[in-house]
Order: sequence, then structure tokens, then C-alpha cells
Amino acid sequence: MPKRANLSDTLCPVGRSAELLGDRAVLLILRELFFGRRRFEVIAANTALRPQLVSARLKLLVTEGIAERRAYQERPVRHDYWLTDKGKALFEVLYAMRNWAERWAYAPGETGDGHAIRYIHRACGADVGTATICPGCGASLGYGDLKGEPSSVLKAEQIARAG
Amino acid sequence: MPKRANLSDTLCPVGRSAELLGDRAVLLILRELFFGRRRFEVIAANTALRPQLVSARLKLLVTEGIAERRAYQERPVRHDYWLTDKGKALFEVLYAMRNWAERWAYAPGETGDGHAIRYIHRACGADVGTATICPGCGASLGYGDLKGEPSSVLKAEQIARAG
DNA sequence: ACTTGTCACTATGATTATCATAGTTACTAT
DNA sequence: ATAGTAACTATGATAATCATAGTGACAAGT
Repeated sequence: MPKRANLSDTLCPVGRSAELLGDRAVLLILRELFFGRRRFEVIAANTALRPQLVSARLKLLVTEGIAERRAYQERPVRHDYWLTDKGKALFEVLYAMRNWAERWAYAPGETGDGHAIRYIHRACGADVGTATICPGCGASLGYGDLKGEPSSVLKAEQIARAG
Repeated sequence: MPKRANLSDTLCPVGRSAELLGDRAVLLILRELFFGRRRFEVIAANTALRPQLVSARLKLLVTEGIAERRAYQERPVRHDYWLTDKGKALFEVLYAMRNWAERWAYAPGETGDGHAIRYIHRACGADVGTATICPGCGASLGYGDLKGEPSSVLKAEQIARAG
């Protein structure tokens, strides 16, 4: 591709988000980070992206202040990637994407019964479905409040990919 | 690019959404459709995307059941594009993207005072800020409930693009 | 000491999506 | 007959992504 027009200089907030999020690799890597998978090889395996792409996008996420590269051990030095606050704030976007897909992107029965990923409100244990306000206790829901639980069919796929 | 791996066959809902939404052109065109801009030339001008791209993505959105191509006049036949229910359901995603950018993607003072786009709850007139529940009346907010009002600086940019 | 293994990448060459610019089709208006 | 508009399509150049392979730094095992 030629040099894409840069959207960072538009004043439109959707345009600015699109500059970052309008990229499959970025979205998949963010998904991994939100699932707590922080290591390069794990991310590459789960997303099925080539290492150069993972490398390039992680660098981008770091320079954009969305992820942070940390050494998790010395000798040998090994690094992993953590979401910053700016990165964690993207949870609402990924959650909205998940909610849309749960409703619109599956054939009937494809996920077994119920959702491909169930989200549980840690504080009260309620299955929140696709809500942004806990149907059990009324609390508003953000990253950290929820625990994602893949359905058995999705879990099987993830194991196949990792293996 | 070579044939990308297709994400539609993953069971992960974020992956399925990413297959569609992980594309700058798709996001920008959706933004236009949500703003009620339905005609090819208008979309192309506002997004600054080349007509082939607009054409290709609109076709994709139609085959995915997200947009619908309608004739708005005969003699000469002219078409425009409307969001379907499946498309309208993507509002939460775009709204989350806007909310994230309003908080994280601007330098201080860059939008004048306040947000780049203000959203007003049609029913009660309250400025909802970045909420998903109206702070004025407590109603939950979806597409159709809100009226987007670009700030003066953003409006100026849009006029410049269209002109 | 030497092989094997792991992690986090980088290198190379092929493919193809997107770009910039221009052209097309089908009609209306003057 | 000429000019204009809407909604595209065609062509050739450029660069992002692909598939496959390789690298560097270290650890563990024989």
C-alpha cells in the first residue's frame, strides 16, 4: 500500500480511533492483552499473526502509550507487554465488539447454548450477558470488574491453536 | 497484501468483529452512515477515501447485511446506502471508540472546550457526555436516542472537506 | 564442551491491497 | 450539442502483509 492518509490529524474522534483500531492485528493483539496473555510467542500463536506483524504492532502500541514493555526476568532478559490506563480504557470498545458479534455474528446454535464468552461480574457473581450495568447489582461495569469465561467450544479452539 | 487469514471462522466474538471492523475504510464509512450521510460521493468526500475503496467496502457492507442499497430516485436511477438493524447495532462500538478518543486522543484544549462531538439525549435534552445511561433521566442510550453535535472546530473541518 | 531448546524477534522475496490519477456510463439541464 | 452530476471502474505504482526461514542471547541437559 502507499502511504495511507493519516487520520490522526482529523478532529473527529471516530477518525482518531480508527487510525489505531482500524487494523485487524491491533484488535487481535488487544484482545490477547485483555485476556491477560502478555508474552510475544503466546500472542503470536493465539492470533495466528506472523511475528513481524506482532512485533510491529506491539511497537506501535508502546509508542502510542497503550501498552508497556516490561522485563519479567533477567538472565536471560525477557520482556512482556502490559496495558496502560490508556490501553485499559479500550475495554469498552472491545466489549462492544464482543457484544455485537454475540448477537449478530453467529449462526443459531453455533456457540452451543449461550454466548461464546460469558462475562461474570466479579463483585456479585452475576452473568452480565451483554450489559454495561450489572443486572445483578446495578454496578457499572469496566475492565477489571469482569471475568471472561470462554464457552467450551471456544476453549477447545484456543487449546488447538496454542498446541 | 497476500490473502489474509480469515477470521470469520474463529469462534471468538472479538475475532469475528475484527474481521469486519479491523479496517479503517469500513470504520470511516460506518461513521458516515451513522451521521446520516448516505450518498456515495458524500461519503467519499468526507472520508477522503478513493472511490474504488468506497465502492468495495460498501459492497462488503451490503453482502454482510450491514448496509442496504436503495434507489432514491428513478430516471436517472441513483442509489444510496442505509444501515440495517445489524448495522445500527454497531453504534455501541462506534460510540465506545468516540468515547475513548474524547478522553485519550486529544491534546489539552485541542477541541476548544468540551468534546469534539457532543451527544444530546433527544428525549430529555441532556448532554450525555460519554455515558451509556442518560445522566439527566436515567434512560439507556442507543442509536436513535442521541443527536451528535460536532464542535465548532470539527464542523469547520467537515465543511472544508466537503467544499 | 556440545547439542538441544526457548524466547523474542529480524530478514527475504512474493503477493496484493491501497494509492493517485484518469476515464466511463447513464442520464438531466440549458 | 455541450456541459454537468452521480456513481462508479481502469490502470499502473507503491508498500503492507504474507510464508518461510534465520538470528542472538541465554539455560539446561548429556
